[in-house]
Amino acid sequence: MTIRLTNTLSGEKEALQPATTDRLTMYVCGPTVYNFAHIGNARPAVVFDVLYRLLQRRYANVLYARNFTDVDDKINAAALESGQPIAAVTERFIAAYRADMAALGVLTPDFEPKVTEHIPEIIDLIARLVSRDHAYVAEGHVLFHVPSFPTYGHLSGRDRDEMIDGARIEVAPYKRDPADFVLWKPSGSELPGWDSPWGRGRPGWHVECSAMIERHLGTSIDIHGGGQDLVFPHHENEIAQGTCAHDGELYCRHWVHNGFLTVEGRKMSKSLGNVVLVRDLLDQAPGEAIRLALLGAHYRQPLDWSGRGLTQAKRSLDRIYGVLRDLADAPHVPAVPDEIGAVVAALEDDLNFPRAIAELFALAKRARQATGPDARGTAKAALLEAGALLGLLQHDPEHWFLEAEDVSLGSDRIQRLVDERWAARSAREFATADRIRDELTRLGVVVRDHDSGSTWHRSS
RNA sequence: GGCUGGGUGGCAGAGUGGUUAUGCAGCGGACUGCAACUCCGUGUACGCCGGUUCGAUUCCGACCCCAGCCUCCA
Repeated sequence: MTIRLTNTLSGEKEALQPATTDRLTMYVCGPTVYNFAHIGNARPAVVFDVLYRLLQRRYANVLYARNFTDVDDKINAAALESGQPIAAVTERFIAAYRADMAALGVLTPDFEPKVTEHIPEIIDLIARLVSRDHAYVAEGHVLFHVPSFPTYGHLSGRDRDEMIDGARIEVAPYKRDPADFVLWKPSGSELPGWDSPWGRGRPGWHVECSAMIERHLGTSIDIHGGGQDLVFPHHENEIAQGTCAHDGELYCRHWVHNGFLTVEGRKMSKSLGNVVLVRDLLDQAPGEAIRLALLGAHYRQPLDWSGRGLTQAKRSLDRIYGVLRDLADAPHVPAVPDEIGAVVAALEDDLNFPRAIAELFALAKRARQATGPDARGTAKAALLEAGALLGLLQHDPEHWFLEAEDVSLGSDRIQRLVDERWAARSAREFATADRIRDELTRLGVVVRDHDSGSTWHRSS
């Protein structure tokens, strides 16, 4: 009944309690748009998409914002390398990100703010921090003074005294404290920059999120999400600057972080050359199979991405879509809430994806065994409703089996072979029928006979 | 070195102080012209060592491994 989520602040599962009963605000850190989305970018998008769907079931008014970071030195470098204007680079990758996420069944958030469209808000936030002595100006930079916020380190469980300051990076000489971080930094004429009270420059890497949250969701939000790697320093810094800019008001009630993703057991990185792009994956498997594979592990657990896992996910979906295809003629009835209770309960218990999916399979099994129009209709409705909660099973079953189609072999030709085989089989010319089936098997097509004809689908 | 989170059956992956996770794969059977699909059946799995307990995979402690963060990576 109550949604429980692990709050990184306490390390424990806590009942979700929004500040106001009918309204819920959620912010998730989005991508820096200097490249195509990789599978690691897709994980939080999918994780928080399921949370978004669950929240929408329960709260009348859910406000979900996910940003695009379109000011960044990596973007500048990418633009320089490609010889394109910066805006062209960011627009291109924003469009690609949206397309990729849509293919994974990720709903569009209510807000998708961009840093470049919130410069005045950012400057305003920084100015407040300076005026309250939480930030200072030094050599054209504006820095947040970490010692001015005593609870710094709570989220990540770090003790300032135990951290070896500057152990791996040289501390800039103008910093009053080694932990101080940049809110604003100067831009030369060749870099993107905006006029500010501190000269022409651009925002630092943490302040944008706080400014965009304030603008779209308010000074205190219910849920803030992102990848585990953002806990420190990004979210720690957000809490510091956000809390100080709002006179100590609670910045965020629940911090939710998804676990990291490895590829074939190793960290995904450019240097290892194992970065898996979503767009490349979409050439190999339907987006829905990728989504199911991402939901295969609990969101807080590390997830190892492998071709094997993807194949398994696709086969699982083959099964369930097969059930739905068999239920194509079942009557349309509204879903009974109780029928999907187990799926909802699993998700409400700290987004237990594996358990929710196990319950989805249980629904599929029941649907498969249902007899009679009423039972079949109800079972089908439950399966679809539960699927919708997870962002799965929303395609037409026939479409699912055609989606993985190989362009080199059109479905027309396959259908012709299947028809020929059925004709031969009906005439009891089994040798011919088997020869055609062998041919189809070789082409990666599985035929299934029914009383009135054959259906087929691509094998994995 | 500090902080996180892990090590579960062939693989993936939940969960629990004593009773079936689930999926994929495998095996046996039913069905089928033969298959596929489906159905039925089928697996004494919980890193290592101690401790608590009537009983531990589940709690406590040590140990060994693995991954991540402490570097503008989701």
